[in-house]
Amino acid sequence: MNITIYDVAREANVSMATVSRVVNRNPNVKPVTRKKVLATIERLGYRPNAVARGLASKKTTTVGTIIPDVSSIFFSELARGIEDIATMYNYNMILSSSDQNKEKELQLINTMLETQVDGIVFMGGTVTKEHVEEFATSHVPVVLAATQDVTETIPSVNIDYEAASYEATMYLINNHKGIPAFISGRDHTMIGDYKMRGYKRALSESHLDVKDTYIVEGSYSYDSGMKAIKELLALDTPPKSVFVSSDEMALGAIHGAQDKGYNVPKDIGVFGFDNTRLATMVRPTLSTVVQPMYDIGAVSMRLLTKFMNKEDVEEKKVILPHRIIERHSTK
Amino acid sequence: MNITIYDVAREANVSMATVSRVVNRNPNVKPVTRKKVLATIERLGYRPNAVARGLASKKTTTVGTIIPDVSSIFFSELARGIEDIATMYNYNMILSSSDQNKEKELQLINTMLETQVDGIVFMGGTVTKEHVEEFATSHVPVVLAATQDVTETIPSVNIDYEAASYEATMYLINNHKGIPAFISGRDHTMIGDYKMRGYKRALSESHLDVKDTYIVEGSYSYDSGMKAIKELLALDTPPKSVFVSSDEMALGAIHGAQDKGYNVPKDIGVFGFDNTRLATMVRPTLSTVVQPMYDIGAVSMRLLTKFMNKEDVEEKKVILPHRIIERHSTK
DNA sequence: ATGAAAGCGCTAACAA
DNA sequence: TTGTTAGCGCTTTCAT
Repeated sequence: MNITIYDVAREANVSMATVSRVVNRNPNVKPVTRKKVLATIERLGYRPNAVARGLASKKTTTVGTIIPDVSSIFFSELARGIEDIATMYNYNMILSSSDQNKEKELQLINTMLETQVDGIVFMGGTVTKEHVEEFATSHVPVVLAATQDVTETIPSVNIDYEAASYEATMYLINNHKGIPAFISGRDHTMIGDYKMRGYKRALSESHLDVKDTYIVEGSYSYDSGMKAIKELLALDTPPKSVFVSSDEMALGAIHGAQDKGYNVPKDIGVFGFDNTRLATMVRPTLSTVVQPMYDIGAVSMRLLTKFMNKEDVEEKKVILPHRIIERHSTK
Repeated sequence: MNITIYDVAREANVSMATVSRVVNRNPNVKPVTRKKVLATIERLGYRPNAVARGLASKKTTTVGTIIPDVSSIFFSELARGIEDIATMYNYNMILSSSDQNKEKELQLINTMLETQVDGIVFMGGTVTKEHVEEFATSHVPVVLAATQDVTETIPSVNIDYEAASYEATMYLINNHKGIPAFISGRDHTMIGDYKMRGYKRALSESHLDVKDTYIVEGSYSYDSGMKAIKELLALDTPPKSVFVSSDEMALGAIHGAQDKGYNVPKDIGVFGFDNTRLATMVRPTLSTVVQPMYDIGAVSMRLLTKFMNKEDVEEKKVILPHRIIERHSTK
């Protein structure tokens, strides 16, 4: 079979404990011995078995991350942030897509717990009591990335979605005529709610009416953005601007409007959300809310490492700064 | 601590072997006993420890996948294909980004081997002898996805890049005036070579000269596509069409041309490669080579499961079909 | 159909 | 500084 710590010990004339020490960089080894051991490790091509180590030490140095969809432009950027920090701290990462399906999410949590991951970063629509209960069946720390938790008990990293949406809508109100429309995500998630709330607050503070026909539901996809804008433009008095809750839908909205012969931003201003790479890959370039996705991932993972090390954490709910960026799809 | 198989055995008045049998769906258990065991598993909330199982059985049911960059639109689509099939066959997936950095790739392979993964799906620029040697230090099967291997020894799933490029270039030759230009990837990978070869073959078979100034190197990024097209358009006799080796660069090329006042496709036709979602998220929509990314991932993983099960595999190098799709950026 | 017992390869006291 | 020795929680013969 494979070379084990035993083989190395025998060949180097030391005990397995000593080999274990040098592999784990324990300082209590005489330099000469260390050298000898290292040499025979090299010679035999010994590779420590992480599974055995995991069983003995009760630590696997792997973290689980649950993501709605790896192939999503938005979430994969988050995943990269998580991964980079995980790598930095020498953790492996098990990655699974949930499609925001609750059953699947629960199932994945369970599987990851079986795998004895040392921690979990969770991204999803909303975390419910059931999620929390599932998490609680084990004692591994969990951090939510760009995800809200109805129980408000789990550490998380987010931006202030309500404020961001408020600012974006305000921008539209100040730079375009009339009442801005809103293309929401189809999901009835907390984040979706916050965005809606920010939109409505901006209107009401500006003494503008919330018109039901100006609020249309998309599904975060390009096509749904296109469909939504067409509905809006077919109205008797179409809006002069629209706040769209994701960049991808915003691109759909821009192209949908253009396909109908409208000029963006002259006839209709479009404001996105996220600032994914798509925002600059469209003409006109997209004004949008900057959500620091990579950072959210990175900070989440960093936070998780602290929990895994049982360090004290001052703030369990971190809110990262956001800002709006003005490009050419508005004004 | 946690509930172990011992606890269940004791509570159910059976041996741990029996518990193990019911957990593993071994048929040699009397229905009554099974029921009893299942009940106490439920009651105690027992969750099998996958690490212990892995140590005892020498199988972890996890596969490693190495990807250049999770946040890449192209590769993350592949990853989703891999993941879906992995899930279907009950494998976990460890995912790591390599940035196409050889040292990092070698390092990741090593780490994954330590983790005792049952198999590896590798995506990257080119697989060298060193990669192969590293793979060989263990006996886990490896499959390359959308990746070429200089030693031609490792199972892989690809499309015929040379033929695809040939066809795309031919299309340009037949539908646009003059000699098509070519924006390549910066990488000197085998796939890059194949694309170049296909491009050149199309020209030579059409009795057209290969002009050095018409071949410019990009880096697969949007910006590099933009930069490249500007170089091309600044030539004394700019090309009337350009074949671009990735969709993302092609978008950059389209916008770069448009920003300079050129009309796509009238003044210059643009042909992409990959058919990522971007291809329809641009105006004019992008004519491109359809590379079935999800399928490449899925087939790779399926192939890997066969190797892991030690099934016989007829064809170790699978070539998936490709096609070109005509949209509005050409003709 | 069920149980006993020997590992799997390593870590982590504890001893020396 | 080094070695001895229990486990870690499970699978897997081998008996019964």
